[in-house]
Amino acid sequence: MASEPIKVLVVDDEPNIRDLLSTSLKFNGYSVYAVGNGNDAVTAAEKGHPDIILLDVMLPDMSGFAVTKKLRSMNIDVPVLFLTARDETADKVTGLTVGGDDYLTKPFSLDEVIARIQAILRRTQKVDVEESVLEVGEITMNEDAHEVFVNGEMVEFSPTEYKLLRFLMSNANRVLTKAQILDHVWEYDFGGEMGIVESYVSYLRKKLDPLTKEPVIVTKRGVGYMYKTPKKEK
Amino acid sequence: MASEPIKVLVVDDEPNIRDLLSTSLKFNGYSVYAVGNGNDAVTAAEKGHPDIILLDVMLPDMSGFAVTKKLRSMNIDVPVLFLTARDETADKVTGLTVGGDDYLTKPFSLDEVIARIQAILRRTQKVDVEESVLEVGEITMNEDAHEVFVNGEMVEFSPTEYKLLRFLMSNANRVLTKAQILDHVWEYDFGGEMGIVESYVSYLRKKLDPLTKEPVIVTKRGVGYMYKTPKKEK
DNA sequence: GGTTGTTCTCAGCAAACTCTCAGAAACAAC
DNA sequence: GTTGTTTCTGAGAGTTTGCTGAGAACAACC
Repeated sequence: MASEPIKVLVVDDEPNIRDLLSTSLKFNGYSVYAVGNGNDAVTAAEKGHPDIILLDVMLPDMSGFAVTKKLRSMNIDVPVLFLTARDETADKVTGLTVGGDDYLTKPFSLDEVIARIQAILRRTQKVDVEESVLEVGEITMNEDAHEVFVNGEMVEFSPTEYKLLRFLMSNANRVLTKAQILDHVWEYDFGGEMGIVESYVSYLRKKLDPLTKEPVIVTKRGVGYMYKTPKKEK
Repeated sequence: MASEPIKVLVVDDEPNIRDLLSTSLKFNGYSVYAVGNGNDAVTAAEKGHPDIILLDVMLPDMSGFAVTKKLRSMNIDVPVLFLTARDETADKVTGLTVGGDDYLTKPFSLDEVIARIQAILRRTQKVDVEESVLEVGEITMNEDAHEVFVNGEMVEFSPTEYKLLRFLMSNANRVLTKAQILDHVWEYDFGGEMGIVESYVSYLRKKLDPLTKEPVIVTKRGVGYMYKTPKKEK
């Protein structure tokens, strides 16, 4: 958390997405610069020396791939996290995610964006990022391997369960409202009710509680949920 | 507590709510500026550089969301506490709590508003605010975890009990009338009698007194109640 | 193309919570 | 003491909130 903040360049033509990403990234301690088209992206990358670029594949003036090609040809060697619509995916993107790049399909969850950025930065080792292992209380989560161990025993989780647990763990001992959880764990255009959070908390508990001494996820009635670690005596 | 006062921009089209919030916030040491529509809000935010905005979602000219979008696009990065009616919530929650923002459903209690504002400012670290731990006498209240410890032992409270205790503790050694308590702890449109304060004081005492040396909540007959700490000789 | 896993909704149940009321208790004034 | 007022508290009705199993819709994987 010390030193210079990590610089992210956000490139997307939809102002909503741009603002959403900017806000979320800034709140997570990144320094953000956002533009709306390919040309500006190239200029900004050249002058701003970002540590990573969040790049929409569909831009008004040129494709995201063209942007990266141009950058590579200019010898600017910054990792890219592509943002694609669901249907543009697989065929076009594969093969282009060389050199530590990665891609994410819209709509994504904000928590997932942060996780991917950190994964990329970790791999490219351009900047110092948090550990890839999240160890809180009785649970250890290996972000690289996507594996969770509860008191040494491995437990399988569905993608959503995993994201929810990660969000709870990274905010251990702080109550999170269902609205906060919804905003961070679910995709940004999710239109459903908050009851789904209850469901997934229930799923997590069913898997976790048999393996822990005390329940790890506690309900704060009328407020939200909290991942709780046994208090440290000091 | 020293230095500049924290600046709050209040945006609500109902004059009653506006006055209620303004008065209450000013009394709590904030510097307040209040407007009644979205356009004025954007202008005020631009020129006034508030530390936080209290923003009604339903405004005559534009929605509260539109206001934040506009602000974000202008690169004005101020945290927002949204005010929503109870029925607007569920469907439209997504995207609300992204950058450390939060939301509160109407009708709210004034004490809750203050608590939420402080929580947001604490998280966004824009300004120096009190600790998230309120320690008075034998009782410690952790606002992040919503947990209360009495002489080291954790005690569970219902939401209303919790708010009442928080109000009493943050006004320790000062008598509060039942009317004051009602105004701060209960929702602003509460229509009931003051007998409910007696009931809840009774609930608190039942939980607290077995764990404290002396009763912590004392009755000032004909006046009100007071949270009392053993006086420190000096 | 069927099997499996996952996401999400819903509805019934259980528990917790809010608020009211009324009798008991405490207190103050005379 | 007696009386009237204020406060305390247990009981209970009605509401809200959270939990969970069942199942429909969808996607992923052989």
